[in-house]
Amino acid sequence: MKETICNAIAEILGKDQFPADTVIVETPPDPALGDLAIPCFSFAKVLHKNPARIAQELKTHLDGQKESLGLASVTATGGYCNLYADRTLFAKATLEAVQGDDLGVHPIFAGQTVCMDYSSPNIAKNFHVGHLRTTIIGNSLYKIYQKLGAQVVRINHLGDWGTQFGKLIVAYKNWSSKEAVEKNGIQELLDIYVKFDQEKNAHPELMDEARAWFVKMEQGDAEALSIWKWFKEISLTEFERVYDILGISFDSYTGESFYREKVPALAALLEEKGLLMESQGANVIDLSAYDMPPCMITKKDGSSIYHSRDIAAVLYRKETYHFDKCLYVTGLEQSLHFKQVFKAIELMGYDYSDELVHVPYGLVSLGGEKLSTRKGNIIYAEDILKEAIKRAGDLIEEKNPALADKETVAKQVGVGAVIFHDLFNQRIRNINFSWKDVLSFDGTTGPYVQYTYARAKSVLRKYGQEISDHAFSCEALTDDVTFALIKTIGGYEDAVQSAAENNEPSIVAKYLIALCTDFNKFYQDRPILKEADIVAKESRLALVNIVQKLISDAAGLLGMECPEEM
RNA sequence: GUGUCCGUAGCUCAGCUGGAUAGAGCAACGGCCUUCUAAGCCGUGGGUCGGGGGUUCGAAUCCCUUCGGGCACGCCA
Repeated sequence: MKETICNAIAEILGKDQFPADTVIVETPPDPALGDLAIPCFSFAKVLHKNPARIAQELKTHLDGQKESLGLASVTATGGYCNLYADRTLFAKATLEAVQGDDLGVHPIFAGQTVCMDYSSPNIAKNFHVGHLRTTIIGNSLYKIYQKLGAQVVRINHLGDWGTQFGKLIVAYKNWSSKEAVEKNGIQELLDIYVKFDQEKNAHPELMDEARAWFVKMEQGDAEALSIWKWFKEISLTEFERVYDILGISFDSYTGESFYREKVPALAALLEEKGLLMESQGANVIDLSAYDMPPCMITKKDGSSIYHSRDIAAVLYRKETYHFDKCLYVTGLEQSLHFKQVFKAIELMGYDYSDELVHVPYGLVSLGGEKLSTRKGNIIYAEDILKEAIKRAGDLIEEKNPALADKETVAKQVGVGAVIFHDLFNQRIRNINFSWKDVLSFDGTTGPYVQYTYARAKSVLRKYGQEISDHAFSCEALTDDVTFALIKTIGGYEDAVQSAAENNEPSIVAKYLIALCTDFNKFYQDRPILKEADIVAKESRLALVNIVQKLISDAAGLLGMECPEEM
């Protein structure tokens, strides 16, 4: 519709001077001012005419072709030409567009492969609130790209390699035992890791020992590797519990350890390309020409480092998956790291460096302080999820104690609250963790969305008959409240595409809230089952049916499930 | 110090490819359940859009500058 309007305006003003794509069409701040508006100030400047007069002239011309443009009326107010859609035609077009299985979202990424690197927790550490962000954001982006037709490879790039395992081995040998680890699991690993950090200040030689153990790991030492493997298994069991609650899975758990043996070949390749240089005993790629610190490939003891393992991972993924895009959902604090890695790929002469995208998110803090295992201000993901589920359960007992299968619903609502809370704001924002916010189920929250869905479902259930999407009469859907809902329905595809373009799930979350708010107003304002007029009743039911599908679909893109009743 | 991200209502944030009176939610206060789920809806109060310049018919939005805060700056990841 916008497009035809732009063309019409260009035609009126003279399309040589004002091609259609230079015509700005916007949405007025107040629906009373129309459905679309054309600001005439830029035309005025070029034509040296009063913008109000141009608006008036446009009105006169557009009045003559209202029918063909699908407009009900046109007004000129100040420098704006305001257009009012023919609501019946608009409703028909909008609702028809969302009839299909894809709900009007076209698969614009069909045929493309997207690799996504997210979650990627470090082995031997608890899965805490910070990991929740990359996991939830990454999962949502996976759903969004998939919705748009892309084939997505979900990669959990486990932090299962590096000097920290040398530290763990030293700590284990000094202060722990097989029995203690078997008894206390990951908590024991965490405790001895913390102890190592404390002890190393007084005993710097511990760090040398740790590095030495890591070198042994890199060289394939059997004892070192068997301890490492054991610790890794303990950690994975813990992570799986969280993924289970969230309903998240991956296509690959190929972590850092997988790439260690590819680093020597990488170093050789870089050497061959003349990119490698020796610096203070280590091998690096000099990036000073790009105002960046050097990118380290091998440390002075010859072992690999995260830069080189990440570069090796890029090469491997390109070769294995032939991705069109590869996303890295990690903290903002790793910006420089990825800039270096991507630059290294570019310098190696690979033309796909621009397909690599860092998708950063802000830091989670607690009481204004950085999360720190040592300081004890750490919150585990599992505790958050369990607490939210418990709270959802309590609310069900209070509000709907007769509900069937309360455990399932409590889980869906509790987890939904946590997921939505994480996705509603732009991912770049820092979060100061607050139990009050996470456990809030009122207002712009996951449970609000789920509640709206349950209301819609309830209406349809009580109606009890099949609803045909084509049974509605759009004349019955033109009042202000209903029409506002229909306009929002028409924005779904834009929201999904924009979310993908910006790698920003919050755009879908914001859309979902707008949709639910409009629906709740409609629900409040318009009788549905109680409507006496059979045409109006069936039309509204058809609309409820569409909204219900949209809510469920959009919530699914965030990784949330919607219960039928709550 | 250099780089980078962020400063909008008491709190958490939308709005940022420039446009009409700056919007939500939470918190506060006041309405609406014999009628489709009140986890909802309606209303009231609440703002130097960090400050200062500039560009423009028009700036929360673009540019410059300044202040405040977060984070990162080779052998951890």
